[in-house]
Amino acid sequence: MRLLVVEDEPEMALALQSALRRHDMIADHADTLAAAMEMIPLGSYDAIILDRGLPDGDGLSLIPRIRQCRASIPVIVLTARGRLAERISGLDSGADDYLAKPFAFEELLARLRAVMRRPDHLRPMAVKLGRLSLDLDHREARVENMRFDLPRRELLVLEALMRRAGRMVPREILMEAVFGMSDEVQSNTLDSHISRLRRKLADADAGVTINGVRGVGYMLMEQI
Amino acid sequence: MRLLVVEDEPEMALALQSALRRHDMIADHADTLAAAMEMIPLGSYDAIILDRGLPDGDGLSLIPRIRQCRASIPVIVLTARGRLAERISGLDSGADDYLAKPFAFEELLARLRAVMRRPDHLRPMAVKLGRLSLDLDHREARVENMRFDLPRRELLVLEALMRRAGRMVPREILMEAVFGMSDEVQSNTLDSHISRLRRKLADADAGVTINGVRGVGYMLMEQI
DNA sequence: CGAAACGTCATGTTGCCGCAATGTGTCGCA
DNA sequence: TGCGACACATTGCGGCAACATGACGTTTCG
Repeated sequence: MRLLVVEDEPEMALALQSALRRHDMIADHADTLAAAMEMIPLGSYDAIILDRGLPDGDGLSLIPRIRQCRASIPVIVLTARGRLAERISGLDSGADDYLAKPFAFEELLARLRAVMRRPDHLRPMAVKLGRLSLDLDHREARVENMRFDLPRRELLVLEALMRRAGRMVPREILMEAVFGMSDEVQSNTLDSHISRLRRKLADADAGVTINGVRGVGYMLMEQI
Repeated sequence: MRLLVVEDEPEMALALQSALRRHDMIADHADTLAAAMEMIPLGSYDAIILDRGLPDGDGLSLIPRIRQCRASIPVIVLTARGRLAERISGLDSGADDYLAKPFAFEELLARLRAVMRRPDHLRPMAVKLGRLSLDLDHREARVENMRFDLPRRELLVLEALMRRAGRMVPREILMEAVFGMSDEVQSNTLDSHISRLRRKLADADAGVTINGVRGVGYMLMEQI
């Protein structure tokens, strides 16, 4: 799961990033509208968390521009301006949800989950392949009914692969899903994770295999 | 715009219906879970407004059943049970939004608009010819529903040919599509790829042929 | 402070890709 | 019609880049 947090207050941004990260999501950060507009076409985000009061304008003005380049990214507006009229104008600007500060982080999470379940994203809540199942809401993998715990990065790899189970996932896409664009990784780190994940899947007898296609990427398949 | 209001209190239901009608929407009404379940498959609703405390159970239990028959109807839960934990569990049950009573009708409208604003998800561009199809987004070919893996260069050849299926593709164009204009290839490398590709297409019984025309180029045709 | 996780390096392995050698059909020309 | 030139077809092979995997040092987190 890959998010963009558009927020100018460093503390708030950092708090959000680390909290989201603790829930196994990758959150990039932009502190101005301009920065956000550059990052959105590049990273393929699953959702955007948007503040209103930004140094170079109202966050709401970003929404139409987002819709222009990628129509279906969910946007959650997260702001101190929580009066009724502001909520309404926010939603009418194209936001998918509107949450007023102060807020409970748990509610933000729930609204994120809700917003990403939307049909635009045709995202099933749980995927199953072979003996392996992955609950995308609770970020928890299972083999049959046994818990199958994974470190953060490996879980991100598995998630990206399972979301397109049975289809090729280009290496580039995987890289973006596992590492944000902030961290640039130059070496074969992804290969390491794939390797480790392969071993664990085999040890747990998960009934799935990761096939690599040279020059393209990886694919998760049911074992034969 | 066609809505279903699931709500047991007659006054509230009536108020909603008339208010929605004043905004040019059609709102049907169900006062029990059972009634709602009958109506949903029949009327093709654009959204559902759902109360929780219903005579025959919690409205939330309706959501999974809705998702079963028509996955993509937006559901807004509208209820007096507005505590944080309840909001979270509501959203996690699959609701698209959660609004606590008392509420401003204007906000319900805004949230309805937000939830129904759904840009038609444009399918990844795909080309099909014979039994062969090619997903240009994911750079992935299929014969019927079997994956049809190809090395990078061969896939590039196939892509260039399928984009112009049924038409002649001059050799020069192919060269440029397969090797950039940067790389100069001096020998009959393209012919190699064409040859290998032909064999694979035949082996997979893809229902297409590559015809070569002397002095011009190649053309991809449906097999006779 | 210890353990798990992560990124990097080094080494072994695979298989694509470009090349060239050879085969096959087509066309021009006498 | 016969012959040779040419364009394309096919196949084997070697170089090399991409991938696989295990080891190691650093970082992160409880």
